[in-house]
Amino acid sequence: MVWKNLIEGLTAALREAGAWDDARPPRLELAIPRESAHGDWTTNVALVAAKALGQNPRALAARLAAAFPRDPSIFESVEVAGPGFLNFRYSPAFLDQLPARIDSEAEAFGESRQPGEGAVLVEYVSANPTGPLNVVSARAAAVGASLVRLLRATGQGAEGEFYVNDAGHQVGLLGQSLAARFAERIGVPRAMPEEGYQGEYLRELAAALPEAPARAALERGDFAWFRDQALDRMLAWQRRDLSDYGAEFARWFRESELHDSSRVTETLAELERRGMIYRARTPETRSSERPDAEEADELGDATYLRTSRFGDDSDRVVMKSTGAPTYLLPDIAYHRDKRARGFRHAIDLWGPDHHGYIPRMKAALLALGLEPDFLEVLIVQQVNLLSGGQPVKMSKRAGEFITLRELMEDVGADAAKFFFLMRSTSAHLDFDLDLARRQNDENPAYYVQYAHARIAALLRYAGGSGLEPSREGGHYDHPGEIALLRQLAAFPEVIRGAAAAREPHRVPAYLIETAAEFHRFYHVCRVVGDDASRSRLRLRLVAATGTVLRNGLALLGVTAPDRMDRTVEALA
RNA sequence: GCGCCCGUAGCUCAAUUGGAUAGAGCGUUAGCCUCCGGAGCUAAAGGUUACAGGUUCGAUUCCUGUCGGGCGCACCA
Repeated sequence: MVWKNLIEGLTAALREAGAWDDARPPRLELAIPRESAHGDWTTNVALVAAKALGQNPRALAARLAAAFPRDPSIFESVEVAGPGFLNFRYSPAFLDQLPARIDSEAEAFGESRQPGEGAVLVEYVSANPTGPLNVVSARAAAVGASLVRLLRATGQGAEGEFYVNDAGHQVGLLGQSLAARFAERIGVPRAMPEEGYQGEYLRELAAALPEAPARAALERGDFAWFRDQALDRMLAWQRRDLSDYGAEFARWFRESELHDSSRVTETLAELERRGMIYRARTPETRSSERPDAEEADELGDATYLRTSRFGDDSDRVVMKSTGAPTYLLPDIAYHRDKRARGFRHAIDLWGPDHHGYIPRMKAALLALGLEPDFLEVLIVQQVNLLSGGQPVKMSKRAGEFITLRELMEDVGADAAKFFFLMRSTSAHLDFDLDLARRQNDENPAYYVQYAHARIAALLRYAGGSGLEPSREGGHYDHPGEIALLRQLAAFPEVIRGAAAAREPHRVPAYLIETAAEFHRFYHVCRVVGDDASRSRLRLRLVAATGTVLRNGLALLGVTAPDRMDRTVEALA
């Protein structure tokens, strides 16, 4: 409502001031200023438009302020400040009715309907089904699930999906590794493959295999049987862990499905039709000086895709000289399938070791004729686990790593998610296990949850005295009330911005600020007091704050408890 | 060698896509509970935003270079 009012009002004012060009409309940037002295909303449009028009920015700003159609139920003032900013300030009437609005919108408060790109498919985690999920997957799961919720909250159709790499070399190796572990169990000599998976979890799995069928499979060298056993078990684990963690996927998409339904070969055929394929021993284009041409002499022709035409460094092999597809081809087929299913936009969350893969994937999709902005890749940067100030080493091969499950049992799902989502996704993250483990004031997750629990306790206490939040409304005039109201009013814009920028970390930052604002209010404004009508008015504001905290935490997948027990540590 | 991410307070990180006086938490120091949950609040100290240039009304943000850290550069997935 505020957003729409601002956009429409500014557009009208710009037209009236002659600063609007239909061919090149000025970009309207609206923001909530850092400093409350700069109002509740601000725009630099006068600065930007004045430059294009060759006018004095302050003079243009003044004309815009005068021409802005004022709605006293929303804004009481529009001021020109600094070099030409326009600062808008909410009217008391707007703030007074805000808690009632939050109450009536309830869990929908904060949502908006932004013009979007249509249905969005968010692919995240997509870890190989060769072992337990690790902390990087835990981070990706928190981010991906939150992103889906954020997109939905801004009116975009969004779904989460997990791509299961259940075809190819890695899972074959997994089957062989399991066979080796089973052989070990029954005392038959059989070596673990060189690159095999050493983790203890395969011993456990081998111990759980039904003996007779497993013996039979081992005797006839049926590694596919072991592979399927391992795959089923791994997927079940991953599914359960992610579900317990609160990351929901609309679909688990299996790579094997692409092969079985010949969508992989169809994709290759289409690329060939488009003239994007050739066969050779070495790529026609190669910018690097790697001397691998000699090695290629021993091989037959490989099948190349002309990704270099679309910004990639070099053309890429899609079919090896052996006739087997590389990883790239089914991946192209997968993204083609996403588009064919009607998604207008795909957001992929990848690990840091895959960033070099982005140009070739985008190039491949262009070669296929997809829209240039169809694929958007977000890199979820690595997580350094710290314990006792020392990095915790992780090695998948050696099978020693902190799993998602261990993390949940150790620090709790809420704290883990909050920690992951507090940080910008693209930045490396030092995860201090000792800190996250602590259930006290050093832990920001508890700070926000505590504010919510305190609100619930306050409402319970008031209810015990027969006091309920006011229904008829009233006027707020205490500075503590005003500050809290302004903070609550910002919530929809925070969600909008976080979704648009794909930056979930703005939400925890906002929630920490909101919790702090509430605690300040609580200290300067006695809620339950002698004046019943004032008490009920403040209870209304308290309840609205609770709703905002609850909605914000829900976007993160973090619970909003009505009670929190004091821990021994916290009391000490 | 080439490419990507990053470098902000003692530590971990923000800074609303180029905005106004760079902010939080932790840690440190000094205060605040007869009263709604002290897992809280108030205040102080802490900065040449790695460094050097450039672009403009304005740069932590964009460009160039240097230094430092991480990760990639396969007929692996």
